[in-house]
Amino acid sequence: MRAEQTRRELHALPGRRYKQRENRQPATMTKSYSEDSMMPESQSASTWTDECLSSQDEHELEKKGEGREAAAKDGDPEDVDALNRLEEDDDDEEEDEDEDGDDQKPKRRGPKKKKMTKARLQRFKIRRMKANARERNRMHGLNDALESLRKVVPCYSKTQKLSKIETLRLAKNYIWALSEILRSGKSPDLMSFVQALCKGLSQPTTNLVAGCLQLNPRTFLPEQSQEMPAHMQAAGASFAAHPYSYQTAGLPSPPYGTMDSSHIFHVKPHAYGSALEPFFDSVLTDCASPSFDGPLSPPLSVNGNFSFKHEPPTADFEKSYAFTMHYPAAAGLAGPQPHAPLYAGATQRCDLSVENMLSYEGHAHHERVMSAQLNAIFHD
DNA sequence: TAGGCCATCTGGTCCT
DNA sequence: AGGACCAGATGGCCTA
Repeated sequence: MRAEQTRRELHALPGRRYKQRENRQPATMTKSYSEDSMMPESQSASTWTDECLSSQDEHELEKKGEGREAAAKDGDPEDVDALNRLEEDDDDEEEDEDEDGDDQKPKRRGPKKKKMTKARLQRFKIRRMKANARERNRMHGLNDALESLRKVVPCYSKTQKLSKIETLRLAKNYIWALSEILRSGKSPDLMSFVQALCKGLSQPTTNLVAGCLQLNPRTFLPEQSQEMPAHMQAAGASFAAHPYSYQTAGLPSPPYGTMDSSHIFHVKPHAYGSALEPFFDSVLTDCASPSFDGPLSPPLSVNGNFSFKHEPPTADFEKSYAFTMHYPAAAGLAGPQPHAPLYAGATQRCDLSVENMLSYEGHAHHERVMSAQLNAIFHD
């Protein structure tokens, strides 16, 4: 696991990323071009690619590409200009070659197919490299956004990063769980909340969620469920049959987890006693046509004032803040209108206060302590 | 060694 | 024309 962490960390370093590329044969080198307008008629795809990407060209283009990439990265306009000039030079060369060719070859009827001159080839490859660089940047931006998402969902860990797909699933569950809290106005119990978070997650991620909440992952084992109180077993059954599960949703289940109660439930009767009521159980069973993969409400933008059932209703702000919505700044955008049912059910516990709303950036450090606050709530 | 995850390249499509 | 977005393909790295 440590090795995996190290690998991920190294992957995140740009230097490593490009170093790695140097040692790797690009996938495109082995790819054959099918019917490509840029491909010369007289050449087969394989020979064309071989010729196009001779070692010399590769070397030249690699230098250009690195320069452009660095320019794009550093924002150095001079480097970009230099490459643009290089492309202009290619244009000049192309025109010269075209003129030469007209003198020697008879003109052909029909749509004029552009010859794949060396200059055109160069331009094509440069265009491709620019597109590749843009695509890389785009994907890096996407990854950055995903990293931001990792930080605002529960269980953020630098040492054990959630995979992309698990991050999205956990985020979806988290949004849904918070939305349900607002919609119902009920305070959830720990187990139901964790269950909601873990829906459809892989076993390792489920364990991670449990670990972040300082819950013993062993309590997720099947035999543990038999020791549940009766009402919890019933709740587990309802969760197992929950329509949001990947089984019933027609989505691939393993290895992304199953929804049977065996690995969802764990109970700490000493902590919650018989007063523990599965919060989301009622929510889930009450939903007439729940569609977990359907459109969900966006993250609500309120400073929520939630408390769990084992807490006194007048929980102080420090504790309740653990379940503060993450994007208060968006409250004004969303507005209460589209979420009227949610707000209507949550008026008793949610305190909508624009003054207390923080910017997203200002919220960042709160996200990081959220897990700790969750722990404080659950393990008082 | 198979499978998961990831980064990257690529060509197609749509939009400005 | 060029950029953004997307999905498929490929190969590397890692773990069970």
